[in-house]
Amino acid sequence: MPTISLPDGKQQQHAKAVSVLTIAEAIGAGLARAALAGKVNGQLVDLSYEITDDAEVMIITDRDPAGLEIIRHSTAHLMAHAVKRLYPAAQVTIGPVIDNGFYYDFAYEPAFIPDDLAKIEAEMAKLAKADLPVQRKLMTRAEAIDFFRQQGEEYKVKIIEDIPEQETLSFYSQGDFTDLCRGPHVPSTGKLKAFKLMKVAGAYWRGDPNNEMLQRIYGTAWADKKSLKQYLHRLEEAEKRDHRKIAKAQDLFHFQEEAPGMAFWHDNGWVLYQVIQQYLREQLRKDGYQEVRTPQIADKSLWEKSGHIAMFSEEMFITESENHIFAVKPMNCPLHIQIFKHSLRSYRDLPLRISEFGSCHRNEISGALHGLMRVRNFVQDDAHIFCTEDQVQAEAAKFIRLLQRVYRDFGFDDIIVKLSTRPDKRIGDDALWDKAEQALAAALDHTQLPWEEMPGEGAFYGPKIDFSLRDCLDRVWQCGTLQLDYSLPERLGAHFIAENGDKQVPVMLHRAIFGSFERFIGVLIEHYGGFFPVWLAPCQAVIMNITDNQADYAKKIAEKLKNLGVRVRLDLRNEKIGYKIREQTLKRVPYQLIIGDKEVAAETMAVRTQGGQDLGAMAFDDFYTLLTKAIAQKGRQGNE
RNA sequence: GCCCAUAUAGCUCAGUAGGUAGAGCACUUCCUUGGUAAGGAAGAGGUCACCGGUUCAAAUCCGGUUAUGGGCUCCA
Repeated sequence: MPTISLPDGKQQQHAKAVSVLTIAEAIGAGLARAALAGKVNGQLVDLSYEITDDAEVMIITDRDPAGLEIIRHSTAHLMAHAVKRLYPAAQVTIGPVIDNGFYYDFAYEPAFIPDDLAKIEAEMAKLAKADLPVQRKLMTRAEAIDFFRQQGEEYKVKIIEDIPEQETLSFYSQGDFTDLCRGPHVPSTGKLKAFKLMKVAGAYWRGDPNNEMLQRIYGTAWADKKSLKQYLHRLEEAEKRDHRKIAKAQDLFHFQEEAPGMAFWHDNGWVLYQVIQQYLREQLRKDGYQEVRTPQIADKSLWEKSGHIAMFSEEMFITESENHIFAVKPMNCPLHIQIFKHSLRSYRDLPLRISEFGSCHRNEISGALHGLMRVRNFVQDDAHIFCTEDQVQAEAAKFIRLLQRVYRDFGFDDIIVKLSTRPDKRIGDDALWDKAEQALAAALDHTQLPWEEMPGEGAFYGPKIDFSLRDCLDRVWQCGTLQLDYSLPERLGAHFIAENGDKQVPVMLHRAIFGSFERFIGVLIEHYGGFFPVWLAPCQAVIMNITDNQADYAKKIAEKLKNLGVRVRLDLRNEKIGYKIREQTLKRVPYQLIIGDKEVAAETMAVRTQGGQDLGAMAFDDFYTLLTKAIAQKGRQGNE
């Protein structure tokens, strides 16, 4: 006679004639209608789970994150069921839950086409409407292998064979479809009410490119239709912010066939780029960095010494001239070491911080290219700090402070920090690794930033910290990095004279804040959705006249602003003011200065903000003060 | 690199039984000089991504190449 403790604190004595009691029975029909699954003593189970002893029982509904996950998982099964009915030749493989939905991989020739998705979705709706009960059962390994082999499901057989012997194998059946699954699942398909198939894509069996390519169908699933609709709306909003779309609308840059993965920066985009670069240049100078410029290509032998040819020869662009083989630089580190080595260095020179806006080329595989986010030519905001082991912690802390300041200026307050520690394959003894990891951890602890450790994820030459940004759509972008390197300076023969007169090898810190300008600008465009804060806006103010009568006055104002360093444009076209306002608003110009006869007479200008606010007539100096204040604010308060 | 899809005017897109191309916006000219998100008219603009094949005839069908998009894999 089990005692059931329900979440409301009530205890129920169940005297049941039979020896077992399912959750559904325990909680009663009323609660069971809302329940998707249960939790018995903290463990997620199906509603059909049999309680045999005293237990803490909770029900999981669709309001519970765990409930949503169950819905998604069950929807994946529903899709597999529908696919098997429509395409019996397709073999099922795996179908996990992912953010916002699920996918399921099928082995199927020919491939699914986008039109198939609608058919499958319709079939899923039919199966959901039929409200088929979902039943769990156990099979022995031999039974299971036999069962799936009979159905021609070779992939399931392989999966079962890889499950450790001691684990029990559970199966879920709905109608004529049975799948291997740990569960739990919804009690019946009728619980699945809001789903949509999103796209079909290829994916390797077990994620290994040497294996065959399977057909993956992605879907999204939610507790109710409203949530589904909201999610689809969010996707639309994200699509509007796509940096490639905004780049076209605002004439920032373009790509073309002759230079895949390499941006052609247009005037507007290049202004944005230069503003950001100039800003960072000042920040670095203030923080004690020197700026250098190193060659675009260097003899292959240098890259052999550094080890890059051995690791990345496939991804390097090679060029040849007069019997020399050159590699276009994929990174700047070996070249910065040449600058370090060019003078005899003393411990007094350390820490030596060498920075470069280094243009690098990497021949990324074609399928990896993605707008500005993944390119073949990019400029790193790269710097290398040469220092002693004792200086590592202070330098790391100094860098993290700088990085926080910079991110804040761009409106990013949520920074995700991960410390990657020693991997299995590594160089250097453990004492060195202890010291290095502790130095980075200590530096992190000095900031207010929360951080997470990623054991085993470090580079073979040292531990590293990765910094990611969360943008206004909650997407995470890895940008900054700080890597400790005990290997390269030695490989390339860098040394300094220590206090005691000994030659010593410096430690090198590789570090970047943006990562690459291209990627960072891509993130910025999407973060701001094209509504740049005034300090970044390619055009900060546009002056427009109402009739030709005010053209000369407008030109005078423009000249005055230009001389003060304001990025200003004139729109003197013979168009109605409403038309010009619409056009400049769509171009996201922060300030529109409208000049009519009244303004000429009073020596003012009517100021309208990008957001449509009419600030009324202002004297030149008042507008200039307003503008300077807005520029000084940078991205800290956004501009939306 | 792999799977699927896509490629038509500067941009967004029509062109669905093969018969040498259309719209809106933008652009040019003219009319209009209008006060806070689109005034009107006319004009110009395309080797339909590229190469090859089938056909009397290809934007359209077939093959290949390149690029782009969505994934997979990769990212010093």
